[in-house]
Parts: sequence; structure tokens; C-alpha cells
Amino acid sequence: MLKKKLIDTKKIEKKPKFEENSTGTTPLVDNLISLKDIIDCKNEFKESSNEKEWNFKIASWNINGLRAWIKKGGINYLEAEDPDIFCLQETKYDHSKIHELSTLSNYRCHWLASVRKGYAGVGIMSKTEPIRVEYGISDQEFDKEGRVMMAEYEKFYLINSYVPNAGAKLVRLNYRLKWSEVLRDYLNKLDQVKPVIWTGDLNVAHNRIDLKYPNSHLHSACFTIEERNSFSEILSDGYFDSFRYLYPSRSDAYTFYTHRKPTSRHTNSGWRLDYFVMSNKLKKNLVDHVIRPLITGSDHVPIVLYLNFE
Amino acid sequence: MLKKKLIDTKKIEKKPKFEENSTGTTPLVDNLISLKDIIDCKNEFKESSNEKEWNFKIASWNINGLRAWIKKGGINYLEAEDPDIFCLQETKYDHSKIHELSTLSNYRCHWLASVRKGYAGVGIMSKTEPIRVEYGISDQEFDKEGRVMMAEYEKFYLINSYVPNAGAKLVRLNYRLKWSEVLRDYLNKLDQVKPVIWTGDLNVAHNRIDLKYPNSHLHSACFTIEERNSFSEILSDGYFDSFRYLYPSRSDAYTFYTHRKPTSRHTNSGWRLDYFVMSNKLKKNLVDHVIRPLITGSDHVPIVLYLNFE
DNA sequence: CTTGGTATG
DNA sequence: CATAGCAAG
Repeated sequence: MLKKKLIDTKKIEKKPKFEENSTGTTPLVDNLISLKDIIDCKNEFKESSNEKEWNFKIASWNINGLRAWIKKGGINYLEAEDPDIFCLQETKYDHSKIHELSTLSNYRCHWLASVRKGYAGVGIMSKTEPIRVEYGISDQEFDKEGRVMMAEYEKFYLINSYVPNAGAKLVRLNYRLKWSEVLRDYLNKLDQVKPVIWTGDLNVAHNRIDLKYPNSHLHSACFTIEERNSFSEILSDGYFDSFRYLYPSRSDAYTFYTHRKPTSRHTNSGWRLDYFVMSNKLKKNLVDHVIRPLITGSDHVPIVLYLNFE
Repeated sequence: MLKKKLIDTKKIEKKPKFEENSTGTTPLVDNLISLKDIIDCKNEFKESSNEKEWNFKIASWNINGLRAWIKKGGINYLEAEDPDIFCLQETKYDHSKIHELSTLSNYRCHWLASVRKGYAGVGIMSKTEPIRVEYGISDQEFDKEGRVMMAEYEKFYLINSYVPNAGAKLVRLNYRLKWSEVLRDYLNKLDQVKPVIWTGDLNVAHNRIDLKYPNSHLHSACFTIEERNSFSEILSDGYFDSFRYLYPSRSDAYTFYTHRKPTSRHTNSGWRLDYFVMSNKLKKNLVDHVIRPLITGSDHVPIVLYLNFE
């Protein structure tokens, strides 16, 4: 369970969120709870009491711009979380720029950028070099925006994706649905060889329980029936949503809080848009799925998958 | 003379420049000296001892973006300076936006925007409504960029201008010289009726004394011989540079410090680009010309003209 | 509201 | 380095 430190909150709330503290490190959280406290706790929402030990951890985060994320202390989170693999989406990464992640010598970094600068982009950092890295899905139409990359490991394929947003007035709904179909084929092809872990910002809240105000968003991007069905169909091919599998009735568990309503975090008006989707045959390896709603630095929050491979 | 307050400077230097102080007002200065101290002093560089009383004050400032300037507390400066007329350049003002200057009920505001959004733009705020306001100089070629406006008062015409920058590699030197010729005709036409006060960011350092490193900038925008001669010729039509008239040998008096070299203010590596040019017949009304190098909030600093009209 | 890239100074 | 506006989310 999270424990709040007893400090003068009024003073702290006036400080800039990421101001250096006395130790010279940036907490990347609301300052009321230390980063260590957050990482140490397994899951605030623990219902299932899965007592299996984990020995492999994957984290995923839509960081909403690599440069801003680093400035806000993102690396402190990464070092505290210390996952075996870290998947990033929306890096908006421009390959012409050197960045500080290369100095984290315990991670091997692989990046995929959009043709268009400052847009989309994904990355995978892992402690052990993957067997193979694949950029895009060999589709001329859908590989321009740097939205999917795959890293092969011994026991699974890891697919890191930033699914296209259907956009204001759903102008890109059709594009997004076609994109998902292509990705679906890609996943299924891989799954025939080795089980897959599909993670990232999937830009869909699957069911009513996955967003605060379902009724207001029946026709909004990320909650149209088309997007939800598309996701259901992919799952029906032999995968499962690891968070919902572990916590079937857990409401108020979100991974995204819009910046456009500044109160969205405070009122917990969020959406669950980020997932670890796994091949059914990996069920035996699943230990836990944790959401880190207290971590700041992006409009999304990190999600963490705890696995056991013996 | 400016007096420094004895406060712990180390602590203060770490603060953001425009953080609210305990009184809830924003100082808009380095925090070492209060705004009031700065305004109260007439001129740090006082050489001529002109003991005439002043009864009319005009301030001018290239504010480098109205929105940012307001956010940084520009209105605090304006209220402390309390000029009869305030001329602004580079407002980058978009008329579609309401702004807080309208709430200063003791000033009548008149604005001229560029056709192109977020570019150039000038404004005149005055305590008494001008007899007449003229926008632009009735020249099709040169009136698109919102660089000149005139306000007529009882004793003078006030011309507020933001002279075009000759640009990197002097790409716009020719445009700028033609522009100046058109303005020259405009000034002379007005001067036949009533004396003029021509102020603003004139984007020229007239002589070697008017910038820190003349030798390095013999071919830079604002110090080419063409721009300097152009300014000399306008003056020769019957005007004078009020600061240089009062302080003929004063060096190190600048009104612009580039943001590109963050040390430029600290090392006083500046340029004098902002002027009050007056018709010769107004010499008898001139009391003082003050530069406010300690005021922050823009890459330019305010200049203030003290006049006497009996 | 926030991101990054842009043009301009 | 710092401004505004842009497109996107």
C-alpha cells in the first residue's frame, strides 16, 4: 500500500512539479510520495492474490515527447522502475538529436521514428540485446509513421505499438481500423511461431469500465463501437488483456488523463488506453499487471507487467 | 543613483526571474533592486545637469511579444513607470485575442497588427485620447507588416515605429532601406505641420559608440554603413537623437541585449537600437532621456523621454 | 493543455 | 535563446 509522507502539502503544491529536491534528484511524482514508495508497492488495486514470484518485468509508457519527458525527470522513473524491457510510445524522436538515454549503459536502445518530424515514434530499451528487432510491419501504407516495432526474445515476441488516434470528428477512424487489421495479421503471423506480448498505447478503451464517462464518449475517438469491436476481434484470435484478466471488475483504473482538462488527474477522469495483450499460452507466466497513476511526466502513465519464466 | 538592497543574492538568483514575491506583485527586475528604486532614479548616466522640471513623460519598449511580456509582469513596469504615453513595438498581437491591457482604464489603447499573425505589430497607449491616430503610412508595399503608427497630440506628432530588421545575411537590407525612405518622407510631411517625436525600435546602432563590439559587426544587420547613413540622412532633415544630444560621449548605454548569448546582459554586450528622435524645434522641451537597463521582460529595455511643455 | 518543429529576430 | 503560431493529441 502507498504511504503518504507527512509533509506540508500546501507548500509543495505551489512548487513546480519537477523542481530539484534537496538530494538533487527529481521525483517525477506529486512530491507527496516518493518514487521508491510507488515502485515498491505492487498494485494499489490488488484483488487477485497471485503469490507467484516474478523474475521478469516489462514497463510501457506513452511519454508524449522524449525531450520534455527527459526534462521532467523521466530517467529517474526508469532507473527506479528498473524493468528488463522498457517500451516507449510517442517519442516524437528526431534521430538527428543525441539524447541522454544512450548514457544508460545498462539498456540497449532501438528507435523507430516517423517520416514526419516530431510525430509519433516508438522505442524499445532492453537490458539484454533482443535476438532480432523489426521496424514496422512491411506495409508501405502504414510504415511511414513509426508506430510499430518488434523485439524478439527467447520466450516471446514483444510488439510495441502506438495505434493511430481516430482523431477529432473521427477523421482518421477508417485509417485506424485498417491499420489495426494489418497489425492483427502481423501479430497472428508471429504468434504461430512464438507467443507474443503486444503492448503500447492502443488508443482504445475496450469497455465501459475502461473510462470514467462512457456515456459521454460513445462517439469519441478511442471509444467508438468500431474501435472496441476491432480490439475484441484481435483478442478473439487467441490473446487476452492481462490487466482485465487479473482484475475483471476493477473500475477507476486508467492510464491516460487528458491535459486539456487540468483537473482530470485530480478527479481521476481517465481512460485505460495502454495494455499488455498476451498470447493465451502465456497465461501461466503472468504474475501481475500494475498501473502507476501517480507517476507524472506525460498525459499517460506507465504500466508494468510482472512475469515469471522458469 | 541606484541603491542595491542588502538581501541574500544567492538565494534570489536561483529563483525564477518573475516569481511572485511576498506582496503578490511581480518585480520584473533582477530582484536585487525594486522597480520603484529604478523608476525613481532619473538616469544612472547623468552627465548634463539639466535641472528643468519635466511635466510629460513618454516611454517606449520593444516588448518582444505582448503575451509573454504580460506574463512576465510587464504591466507592473507600466504602472510603476506611469508615463503619459507608452509606445510598444513587436507586440506580435493578434486582434482576435482579448488582453489585459484593456483593463488599465487610465490608458487609451490603439493597436496595429501585421497581416501575418504573430509578427511585428505596434501599439500606443496614452492617458489622454490623441487628437488623431493614423495607422501605417499609406503605402501599399510597406503597410502590410504593422510597423508604424502615428498619434497626434496638441504639441507634436508621435510616430511609433518598428523598423524592419535587415535580417541574417542582410537578405532584407534593401527592403529596410526603401522602407526608411518612405518613413522619412512621412516624417518630413508631418514636420511641416507640427514637430514630431519619432520613437521605437529603429534597428540601427548609429555610431561605434552605440554598440559594444563595433568591429565585429561592420557587416551585421543594424550596423551596416548603409543603415547608419540612412539614419544620418533622416536626422539631417531637421531632427536629433535625444539621448546622444544629452549624453554625447556616453558609452555602454544600450537598449538591446540578444537572447542568443545568455551572458549579454551580464557583460553589457548590447546595442542601442531604440530612440527618441525629435524635431530640432523641440530641443527647448527636452528634459531628459533615460534608459532602463535593469528592467527585464524582453530582449530590449524601456527608454523614457522626459519633456516640459509649459 | 501540452508536445515538437517552424520562422523570425 | 525566445517569441508566436501551427498541427496533433
